[in-house]
Amino acid sequence: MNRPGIKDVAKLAGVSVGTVSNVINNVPTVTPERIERVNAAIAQVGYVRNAAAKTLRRGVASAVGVLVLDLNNPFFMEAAEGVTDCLSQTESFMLLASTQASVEKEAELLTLLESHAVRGVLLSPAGASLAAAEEIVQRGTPVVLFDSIATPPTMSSVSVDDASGAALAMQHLLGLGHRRIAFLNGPEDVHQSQQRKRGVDTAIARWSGKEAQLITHNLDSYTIRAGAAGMTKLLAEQHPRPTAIFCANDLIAIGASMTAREQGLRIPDDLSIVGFDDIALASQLSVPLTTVHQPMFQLGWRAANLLLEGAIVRHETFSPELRVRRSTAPPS
Amino acid sequence: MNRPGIKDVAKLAGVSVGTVSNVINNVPTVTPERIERVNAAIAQVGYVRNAAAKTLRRGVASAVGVLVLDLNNPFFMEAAEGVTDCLSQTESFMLLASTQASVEKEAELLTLLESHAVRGVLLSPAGASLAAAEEIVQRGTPVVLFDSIATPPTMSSVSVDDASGAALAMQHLLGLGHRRIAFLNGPEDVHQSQQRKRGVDTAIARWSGKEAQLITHNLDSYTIRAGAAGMTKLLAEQHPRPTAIFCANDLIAIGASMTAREQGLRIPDDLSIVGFDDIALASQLSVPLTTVHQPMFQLGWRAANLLLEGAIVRHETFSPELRVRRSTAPPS
DNA sequence: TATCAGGAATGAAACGATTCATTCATTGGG
DNA sequence: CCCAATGAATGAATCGTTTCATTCCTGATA
Repeated sequence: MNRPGIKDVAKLAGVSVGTVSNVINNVPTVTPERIERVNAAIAQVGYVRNAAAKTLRRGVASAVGVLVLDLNNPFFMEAAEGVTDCLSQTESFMLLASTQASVEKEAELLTLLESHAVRGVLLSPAGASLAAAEEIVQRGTPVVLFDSIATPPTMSSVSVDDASGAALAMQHLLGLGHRRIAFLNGPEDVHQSQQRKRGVDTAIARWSGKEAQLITHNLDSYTIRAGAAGMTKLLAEQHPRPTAIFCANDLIAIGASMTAREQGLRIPDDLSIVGFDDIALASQLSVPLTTVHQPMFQLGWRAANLLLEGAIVRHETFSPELRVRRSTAPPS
Repeated sequence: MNRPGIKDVAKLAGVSVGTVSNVINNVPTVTPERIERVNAAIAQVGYVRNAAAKTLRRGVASAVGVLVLDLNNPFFMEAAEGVTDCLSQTESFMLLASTQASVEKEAELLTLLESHAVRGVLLSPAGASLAAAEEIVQRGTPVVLFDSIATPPTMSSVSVDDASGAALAMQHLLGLGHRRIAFLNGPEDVHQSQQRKRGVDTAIARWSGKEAQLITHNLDSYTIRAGAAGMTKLLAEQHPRPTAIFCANDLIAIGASMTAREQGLRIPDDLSIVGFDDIALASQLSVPLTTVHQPMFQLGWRAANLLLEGAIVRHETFSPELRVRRSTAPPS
């Protein structure tokens, strides 16, 4: 008899195990006198409820899985805070893990979460295919997509309108007079990248009359490092170099501006830069970053809420907003 | 019969449940022919192992809990990546949650983790008291302290030498000629704050001869917001204002420099600023931040490693390094 | 051929909380 | 005074896996 269990508590309190269980679960039919007796016993033996046993019997755990691409991306962490906030009103809690943008790791973690019988999963998909997610949905674990949409819709989703956000950014640059613009996009097979590319293309297309030139690069991740590398490549390959750069997220923008500055370029004088997300630091950079704002906390909150709400498949879309700061100016 | 279990697999494969279990757990005594047969059956029925049942029987889960003060602090997220990296070599995984620097939430989460029979907990304590942690250690769940030390030592720990790091920073400022220095520290009851304060004090004391003046403010969190607020207060209350500020972490430094700039102060001309941590963004700020570097990834990695290693209580200390950048200069 | 050793396979018991059909106690009405 | 009705408490069965003592096989040896 290692750790005290419900039986030990019951014996000490002189009640049945059923009663102890009822006390633990706040079942309202228990006499106040007994509640007190049981609680005293619990405190005395140092009882801690065995979550595994509970989950086994109940069939479902009180956890919600959250799978993000990168723990170091403030976008996801802001959202995670939103999730936590929503969950804190229930007795659920968050299981947070990073897929490191790897499809295999994502599949692995999804199985792990499924095996733990989580109430559901909030997923920011690593690749184009939702096969792994579809599978666990089929088997009964609900999934809410984060910043992505399933077609056909077998799972709920929350997202911002990436395309229109990207279009906003491009319109801004085009409006300032830029005609040679680079787009440092994220990995090609990520949903967000595709949507943002769409938005960029429509913005360019709509600008019809005056010929605007677009150079698109797909980076291998949404990180500062990738942004820096992308910028290096851009400066080496493109002559004349672009006068403005739209980055698929703020971290890429930070990396890009870092490299640009190292190469002696001045922002925004020599080069305008626009980001995406509006992470807290965007306004603190050497030059406060013009960027497309996403309501990250809310996004996470609603995603969790949709999961808790249950069965209905629903899609919630938030509208992004352009935050013009100092990293953009007309071309010199 | 809802979800297929081990029995269903056994029936289909024509073997016993014990054999299926052995296959799942890679017990080497199983015939290759049977392994294949079982795996085929597993794939066919879409079997997913029930982690709750496993944990119930085994008595311990294959998860490691990680409790940090703030998900939005890159310091912890870098460390979390280190933890994940270390854990990925075993079949363990990380359960990451934020205490939001609240002692109550910390206690709550510790109990939650204990109830889930985690292999152990990596804890960055929210307050001065380790009572809650001690309790679960007593009951058999190992805890490794993250950036903090228990006295008497009932749990292992990893940390950097906060005091000497802080001393490094102060020496730097004093060496530059600053004589009126403010210290924007974190919450008073957090271990790191206390240690960094110690370092600051010894540095000042050692500077004996010339009278150096120190103004210390304890903020209520290690965040950008708190840093900004602290700076506002500092500028309002202190006349003449300090010529240099040492911040207990980079986020505070970012917040402080943000406010300073809003008030028309130039960094480092009017005000020198030093941070602590050296998060990735420190070098990307409007003025690259002079800061005390901590090996965050390694810190997390070693913490996880100590936990996996088991019983021995051990303390590992890393040495911080000063990274001089552009946010510091002699007073004008 | 009979026996034995050793490895491989078996399946019942156990893990600890929850559930729910049953039992027990109490109260009020006829 | 008995019965019914209501509410509280009980405890055996259950969830799905792992464990391990036992059984089964196979091939080698005497």
